[in-house]
Amino acid sequence: MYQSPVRRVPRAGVSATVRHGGGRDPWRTRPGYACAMPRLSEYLLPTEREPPADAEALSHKLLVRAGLIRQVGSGLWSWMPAGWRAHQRVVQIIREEMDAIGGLEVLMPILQPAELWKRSGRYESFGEELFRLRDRKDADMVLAPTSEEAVTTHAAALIRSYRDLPKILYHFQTKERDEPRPRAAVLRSREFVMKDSYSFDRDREGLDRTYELHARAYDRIFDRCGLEWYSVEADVGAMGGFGAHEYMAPCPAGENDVVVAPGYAANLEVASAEPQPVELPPAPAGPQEAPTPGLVTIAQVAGALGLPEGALLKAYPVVLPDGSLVLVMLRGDHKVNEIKLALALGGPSRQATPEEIEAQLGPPGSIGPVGVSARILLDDAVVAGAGGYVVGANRPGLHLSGVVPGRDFMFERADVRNVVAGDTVAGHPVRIEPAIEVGNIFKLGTRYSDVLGATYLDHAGVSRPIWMGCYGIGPARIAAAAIEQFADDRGISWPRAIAPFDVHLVTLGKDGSEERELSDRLYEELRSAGLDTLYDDRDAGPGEKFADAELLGCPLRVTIGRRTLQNGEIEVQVRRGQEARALPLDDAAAATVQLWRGLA
RNA sequence: CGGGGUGUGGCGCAGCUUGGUAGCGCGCUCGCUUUGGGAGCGAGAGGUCCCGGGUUCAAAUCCCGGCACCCCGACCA
Repeated sequence: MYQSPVRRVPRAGVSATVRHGGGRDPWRTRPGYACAMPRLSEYLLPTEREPPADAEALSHKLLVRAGLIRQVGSGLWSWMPAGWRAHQRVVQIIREEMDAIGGLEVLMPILQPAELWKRSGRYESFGEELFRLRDRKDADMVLAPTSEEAVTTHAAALIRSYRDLPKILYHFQTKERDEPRPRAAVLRSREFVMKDSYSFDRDREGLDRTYELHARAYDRIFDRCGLEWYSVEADVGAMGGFGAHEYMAPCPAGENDVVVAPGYAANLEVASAEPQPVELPPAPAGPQEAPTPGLVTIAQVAGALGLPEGALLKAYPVVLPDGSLVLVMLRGDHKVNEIKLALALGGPSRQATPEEIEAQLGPPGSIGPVGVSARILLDDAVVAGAGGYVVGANRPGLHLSGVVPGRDFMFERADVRNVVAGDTVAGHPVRIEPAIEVGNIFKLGTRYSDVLGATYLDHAGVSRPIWMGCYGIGPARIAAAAIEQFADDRGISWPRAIAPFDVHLVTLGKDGSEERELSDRLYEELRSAGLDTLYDDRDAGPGEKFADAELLGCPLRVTIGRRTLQNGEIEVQVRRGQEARALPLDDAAAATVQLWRGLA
């Protein structure tokens, strides 16, 4: 008699465990899997015909419709059984590759004393995103959004000698971040599982090597997960650091803009490219006044003067912390990149208020660089000497034409603009596409070891700070990205490696029929052959079963019905592309395995 | 934080303008039929209409105050 998964649950102290397991824990035969023999009639796969009304992103709609996740609150999601299987398959791939580079898996707590975070300075700097709470003794606590503080504290206590280095520690742990705006289900949630690893090295060179080890492990992880991905240069962020890469999975729901050209990929935040040329009118001997009554936008002025927007210079006044004003000038068709600007200015700045602009320059809408005393930062895309630009005259309703940088105003140079599509890198035009950040690697240096006292003694007995790196991956984002990248109008199409099941076996026979009997037997054979199989043995119509199978998106669908059985065959459909083929009933399991092995 | 929107059965929605027995489709339960693309017939179950207060003989509906959730933007180690 068939034993349901529920009845097979081994419980501590229950003799049935021994009877069924024969002294061997049946749950260990398939690591990471909680249910070894799912029959859909006894499973929990809450599929929906329609997506939630408020879902926008494709992965959000499909994750819910396919019965993989359910919402608990804003940015808070539960994984349903099949969804968790896919998630755990990603986790297992990551685990194997981390172990392969010598990573040591640990587990650190989510709940942490605020004291640690006060020592690192992040109790303040992390801001509103850090969940804070108090314990019963009224001590300040935090829910950890990441684990640098905890792991560095351990390193400080446990690593004493250069002989203890290098080390890589990692864990899969729930992260808590009070996101200002959770989005698109698991793409940006307030609580999520992350693999974060931390490396400890003797010096900068050691960190470089460990960083490279991670980079190669990450390459393998995303390849094995079947994603379309690339790594990009990234902003090192406010916390400083010595280098960073982000791993991006391009897809429409992505929140990042990536600049891509042959041999080049970078986050728009840091990308640089050759600007597209703009034809400038010849410059007269000096600036000429151009009346522009009522015209305040670039588009209005360019339109009225019959010039391309790139022949105008846009003025972007900012104020530094010391209160001084800097006038950033860039082409009218370009936009300021705040991150590059901060880099050029050596720190943060803010946009000048209309009052500040009015007081120091002129009426907002027609401000410019000619005759002003403020420091001027000129974007690299602006050329000097090829012709005259149009700029604001710092007087209402008036612009100046024929303005030549260097002749009519002095400036400092910097690259402070956003790349736009069509700019070139090494002669190739770039495109800009949205992508999900599925992982990142970051050279921390000694930022945390310094403040948390993580040092070691070198050969000479000299105390030195440990060099650290940190490396993150979000398994849920990988799953969501895979859905985004490969779904079609019928539903999900999982990459083979991370599908919740290898095979979705659909029987069309009623209980007691010959088809059903053969299906039961094939189910056992598929499982014996090593394929994780979901068996749709429900008492439902064929249309419903096919629709659910295509929605769930397992790589192979095996159908047993009277039609093909008459010819001694079963039908196997490859989910991606929906190509169907007939396999002889004899040895069908082996043939299915063969087919499965050839899939992406 | 700024802007926009939505809360009515498990899901999708109508009803609200003009107050008067809470409805529709899907799903669910039972029976019969059906079984290669979300099947048919019949009989049922299931709702503090987000919460609190107010107006009124009477509030899903009108008024006041909250809360929750979504989308766009800002933000995002």
